[in-house]
Amino acid sequence: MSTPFRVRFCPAPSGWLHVGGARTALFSWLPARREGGSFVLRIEDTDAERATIESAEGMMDALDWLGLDWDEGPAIGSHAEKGDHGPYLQSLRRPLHEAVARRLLEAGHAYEAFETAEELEAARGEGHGHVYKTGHRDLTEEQREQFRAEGREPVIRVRTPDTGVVSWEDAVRGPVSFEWTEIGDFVISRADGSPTYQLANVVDDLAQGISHIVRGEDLLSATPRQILMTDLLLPTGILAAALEEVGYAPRPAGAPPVMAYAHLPLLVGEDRKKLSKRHGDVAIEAFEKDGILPEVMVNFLALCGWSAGDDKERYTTDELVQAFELDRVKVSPAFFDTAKLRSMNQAAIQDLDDADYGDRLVPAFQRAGVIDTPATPEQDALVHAFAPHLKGRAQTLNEAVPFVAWAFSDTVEWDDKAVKKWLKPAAGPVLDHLTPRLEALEAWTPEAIMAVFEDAVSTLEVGMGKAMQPVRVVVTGTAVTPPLPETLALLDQGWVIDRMRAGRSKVAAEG
RNA sequence: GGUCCCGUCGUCUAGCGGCCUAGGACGCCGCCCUCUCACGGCGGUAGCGAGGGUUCAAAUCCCUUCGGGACUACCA
Repeated sequence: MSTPFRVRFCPAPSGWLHVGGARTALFSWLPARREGGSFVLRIEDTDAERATIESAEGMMDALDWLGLDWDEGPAIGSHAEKGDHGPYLQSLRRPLHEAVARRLLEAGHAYEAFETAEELEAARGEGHGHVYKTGHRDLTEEQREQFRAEGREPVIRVRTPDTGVVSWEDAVRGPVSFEWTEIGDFVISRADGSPTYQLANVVDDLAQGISHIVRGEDLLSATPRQILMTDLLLPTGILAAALEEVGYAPRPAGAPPVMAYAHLPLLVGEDRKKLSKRHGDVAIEAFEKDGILPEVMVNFLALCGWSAGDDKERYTTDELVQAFELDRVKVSPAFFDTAKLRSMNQAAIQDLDDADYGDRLVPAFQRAGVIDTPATPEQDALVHAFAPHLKGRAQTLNEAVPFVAWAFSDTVEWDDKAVKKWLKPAAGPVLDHLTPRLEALEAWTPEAIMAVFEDAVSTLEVGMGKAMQPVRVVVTGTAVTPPLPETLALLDQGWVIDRMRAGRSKVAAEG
């Protein structure tokens, strides 16, 4: 039988889903979809200090926006629970974690350690090998009683091998190995009894039958401990027994005994340091608010550390599912280049069909407060009418708004520089010539409007710029809009003429 | 300090001993187009961190060195 391909994304819910996390999620989701496997979403909220349900919901919304759907995951907010290997909220899995820790202790693979944080700190000393190996490993029952009598609460540590190496074949980095002498006995259960990442994460991955672990390089050195835990939990039957004890579903049938690891290169800021909140807008939500297309975000994220080996850069999500290979992921860290993201976004916008682009533009106009929410039928129609003329002019959805925002307002907002530059005295005669002729037009079409301008250009012997710019400024208040005849033709003729008359007074007086 | 990892144009990358006087994309610069802003077209700018080897031949292999990063928690 074939082993089920199961990957997971397990964010700690504090703050927003940022680009690094989204990239990790994507690099897990892509192989899962390609292999017809399962993508499991597990929220690791064991850090009571920082985890919030709002953050978890925000992350799920961000995943939704990106189109990274999960097959199993918790019920949070509007998201329903899915899957048979829950709970998917790690804090709810504590009974399992405690059962495993207890059994590890009983089997002698783990032990209680009573040092205080201060003692540990002191023992670590300055820069020397502070690998915790011996410590309270072999305390006698009397010694433990003694510590308890002092009021100390123990943590539970796992006994690590004293010699030898641990190695694995990393899907992106190739062979990786560590000396056990470098890895200390680690804490799996805190003094207050709560499980640490070292316990909860492995136990849950194993219990849920995760076959491939994709995560950031910052977790590379956590891998030896997880491999050890796997050896302690699976062959010994400890996990199976604990699962049964707490009444959780057993591991999925056919779940592989060993997992494949893939450690992704870090995403860094311009300072070459691990990307974090202080690097500015790295929250996925911020890109959505800025008007980046979700499929472009996915495309760009995929290129952060991966390439197919050819010059292709623009992919649809389906193409990525087909082309993506973990073993072609780069090993060196990548800088998250927003300029390139924006450029790709512009290119993608140009490829959108007009109706689709119009649909996507509406929320951007609403975010800018230019139109109502919900939009009136007139507003919606006008945004859609402008859409084809806005393509190629803006890198994001939001940036398209200012080009035509004036059309949705009853009052003109004058751009002082435009007025100063284009409504000089010479503009007066031009406007006086054009206004009645445009008003007299029976066919309010781009061609007819253009004909009026062409006629004015030859009659008044001015350049096209001198003819069009004054009209543009007087009607829109700005010097920059999509092509004028096309734009005017989309508006009500009377409305345009009214603005031309009203704006005539903005023209500077002679001298 | 220790352990581990990384190092091709400013940025993201192709490259896995000859196809490379290093290709693409973004950025930047110039020209063309042009009613504004853009789009588009054309051209240009710029890189194998350094030093030693190995080889007929090295961006590609080896060593050293320099630089950067991650980890080194009762965070994840």
